[in-house]
Amino acid sequence: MDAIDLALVDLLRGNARLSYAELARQVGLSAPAVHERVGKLESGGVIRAYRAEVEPETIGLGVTALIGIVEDSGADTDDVLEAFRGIPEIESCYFMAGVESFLLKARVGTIAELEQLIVRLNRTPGVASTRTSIALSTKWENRPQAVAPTSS
Amino acid sequence: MDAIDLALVDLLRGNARLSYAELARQVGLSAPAVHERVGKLESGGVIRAYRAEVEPETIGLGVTALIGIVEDSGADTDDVLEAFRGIPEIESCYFMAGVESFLLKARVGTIAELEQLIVRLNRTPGVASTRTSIALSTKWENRPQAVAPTSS
DNA sequence: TACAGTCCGTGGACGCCATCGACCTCGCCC
DNA sequence: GGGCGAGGTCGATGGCGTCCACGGACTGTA
Repeated sequence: MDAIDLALVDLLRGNARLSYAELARQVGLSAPAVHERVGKLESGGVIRAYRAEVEPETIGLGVTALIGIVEDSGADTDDVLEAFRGIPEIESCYFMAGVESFLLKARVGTIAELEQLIVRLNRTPGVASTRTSIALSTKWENRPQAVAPTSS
Repeated sequence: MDAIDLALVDLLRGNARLSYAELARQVGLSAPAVHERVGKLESGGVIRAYRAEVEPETIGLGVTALIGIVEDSGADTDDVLEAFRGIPEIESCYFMAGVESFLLKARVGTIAELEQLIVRLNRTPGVASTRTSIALSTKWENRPQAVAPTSS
């Protein structure tokens, strides 16, 4: 994990569809060398996936909510987690310090669907209560912060 | 925006580095047709970007925090937003309903850096108070939910 | 019905890219 | 000094991206 690896990671966080040839030009190596480095970053768990980032409204997911979860005393956290994992609307799941054990980011199409989701969460065994905040708008999301020492 | 477009979006959310030829095979069109469709999805604002998803710990960003922001009465929300935009540690920024106008997701390397960030936020003009919760672990993040009617 | 225009696709062509293997160079250890 | 491994370059080849010309389906008009 040297400076070139960091530069590759930055480049791919900015545009995951860059060709190996283009990456090679940017970092000053040959394409096969870049190919090998990126392969190692993938298999070494540094790069988890390549994803297209989509404007949620355009695919019918216009409602974003952040939901705090308080667990029952004596709830099995792993079971709760597994239940959450089975709910596709939950895009992100953080295990938190504080009264609320989890913070979920969920995305649905309508307020009615959000209501159904909240009901479902409250019925989940191990969940004592939920606290939902609606995002009126997303200013930005998952902006990558540069990590390489500024690629010249 | 028909079923084929949705299938393409789903495929690219799952793996942004799929070749046009592979996409074409999956949706049953020719590569040039897919190329054109994806181009329109990009220029039409449906696909915003292609990003490599990185394990944050591996690039020295092991601390994740969610920070609620209460604005001063009379604060200029746009100015506050602009100030936030200039802070690279803030990866996501939601404008919320409720007492806290903003919810920020920030990522830093150490608790000391988080402290500095919180101080900086509290000093930002227009910010009345902040409330920080630390994520002990990220169970998952930005999991794409399928939107196409299950690609066969 | 006939016709023209538009949209959206296909197939072919061509140059670039991904990827493999052979080889080279450097640093390290015995 | 000599062997070895990591990590690079170079060259070849097959597949891919991308441009272009062409063709069928649908629509509105006479």
